[in-house]
Order: sequence, then C-alpha cells, then structure tokens
Amino acid sequence: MRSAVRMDGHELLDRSSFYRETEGSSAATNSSYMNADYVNPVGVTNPSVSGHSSLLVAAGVASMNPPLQRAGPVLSPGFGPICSGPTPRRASTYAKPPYSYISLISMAIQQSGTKMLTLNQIYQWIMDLFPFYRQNQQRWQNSVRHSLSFNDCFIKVTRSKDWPGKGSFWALHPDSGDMFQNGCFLRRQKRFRSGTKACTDAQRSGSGFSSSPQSKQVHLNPRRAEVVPLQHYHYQQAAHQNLEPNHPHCSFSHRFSISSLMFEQQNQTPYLPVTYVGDSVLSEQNHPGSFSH
DNA sequence: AAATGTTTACGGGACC
DNA sequence: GGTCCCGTAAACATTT
Repeated sequence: MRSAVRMDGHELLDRSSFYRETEGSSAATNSSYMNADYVNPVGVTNPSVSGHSSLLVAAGVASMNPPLQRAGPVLSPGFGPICSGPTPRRASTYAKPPYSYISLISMAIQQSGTKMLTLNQIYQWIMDLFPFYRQNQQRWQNSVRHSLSFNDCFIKVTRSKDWPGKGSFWALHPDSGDMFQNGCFLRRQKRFRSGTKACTDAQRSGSGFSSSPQSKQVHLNPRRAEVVPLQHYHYQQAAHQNLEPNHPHCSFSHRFSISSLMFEQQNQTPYLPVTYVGDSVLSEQNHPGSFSH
C-alpha cells in the first residue's frame, strides 16, 4: 500500500504540514525527487563526530526526537536560488530531500573517509544531514536496507575476524561511477547492474578486495593499507569521472550535484552558528566509516 | 532481542 | 502504453 493512501499521523505531517508551509509549491507540483523547496542542509564538515545542530534546536527538532548520539551540525542551506528568501523556512528543513535512497547512500559512502560505511553509519549520516529522516525511522531505514541489498551498485564488505563488530561495511561498486550523470544525485540516469560482471575479479584484486562467490560481497582485510587502493579507485572513478565539474560529462553545475554540494560544504558561511547540544561529541574512530573532512 | 541483510510484491512517477 | 526507477511494506533468515 502506498503512502499516499495511508492516513497515519506521520504521513499527514509529511505531506500536508511540510509542503503547505513551503513557498510556491505544493505536494501536487513536487515529486519526491524534485522538491525544489527543500532546504539542503549540507554543510556538515564531519557529520559523524560532532554534536547537534543549532538549526535543529531552533526548529524544535531536539524536542521532537530522542537525542542522537552522533548527530552532526546541520548548517543552514547554501543553495542559492532555492533558499534565497529572507530566511530559510523552518518547515523546509523538514521537507523530504530530493534524493533517492540510492543517492543518499552513495553520497554517504563517497563522503566517508574510507568509502565504506556500516549500515548504522549510513543511517546516522542521513539523519545528520537531513532532519526529515529523523522521523519514521523504521520506514525509511527498511528502504535503505532494501536499497543496499537490491541494488548492484552497493557491495557488502564483510568484516574479517580480526575486526569484529555488528554488520558489514557497505561500499560502492567500483563500476557504479556513472550512475548519476553530471554528478546529479536526484535520479539515476541508468540503473547500475553487475549482471555482466563488469567489475572483474582482476579489477577487484587491485582494490584491496578479495572476491567471494557472492557477486556483491567482498572481504575486508583489516589492515587499512589494503583498503586504500579502493579509495583511490573510487576517487578517480567516481569523484573525478562523474563528480568533477570540469568533466566533459558534467558540463553544467547542477545545484543538486554532488560537486555543488561539496563546494558549498567547503565554502558556505553558515546562517546560524553551529552549536552542540548535550555531550554527544564523539571521538572519531580510525575505522572505516570515519568521515573525511 | 535487536540489528542486520535478503527477497518478494506492489504501486506511482518519469521517461521513451 | 511500456519500461524503468523508486519507495514502501512485509516476511523471513542471519548475525551479534
């Protein structure tokens, strides 16, 4: 059953409260992919290691949600025309981001220092950046898990016995770099399929991975050095090939492109000062999943 | 028990 | 209209 027909309280909040308060748009004119009124909070320098956002506090989110242990500073938007109004609207912060779950997961992984994250780290990254996803966690987290399992563009990196912990790491398939043409994360231009096994074992062998019978499962050597080649591969393949603004295939700078997001992340001046709530500042672990700066 | 991972099913929207 | 992508729900298995 689709959410449009569900009449639970959350859905009412999502569809009416959010969009009604946004300017010049409505649920009827905005698809979930193109919510032009969404105020993108990207600007987090290190979502996994810092405290709560003053923006969230100002918006009353802190009182609506249980304290997150690893919430990050969600800065105010830097989306130019999107949020060029007098002040960002509070409701817009809660609007559904215009990214698919695949996009969100991809962004999270790509922005991590080691290009691989655990499921929980992916959850945290999404919630840190997008307050919308602090609601109905059971719903969207199920979708995230489904996306990870269902889509060939994500590969599971199993832990070694030397590196115990819960859950595997998730990484982007080395050949999934062109999923989002122009670096636009709104909607994939084409679905990545590994049916042809474009990523051969030979390719993986140089990537710190060892192949396994499972098509989308690789094994992680706990020695960090063996993970590095994969990072390089991703950086060159994904970041440069598709996310680089000057790339021939990226002839325009879409405001939802990852390059735009990253640029704003590096250069934006926050509207609101970043403050921390509580004692939730955690030390960064030197593990896969630690976010790069 | 809870979190994590897999699979199936269905319907909506975008695109051709 | 057909196809593809996506979101959501749900059931079930596996792992910690």
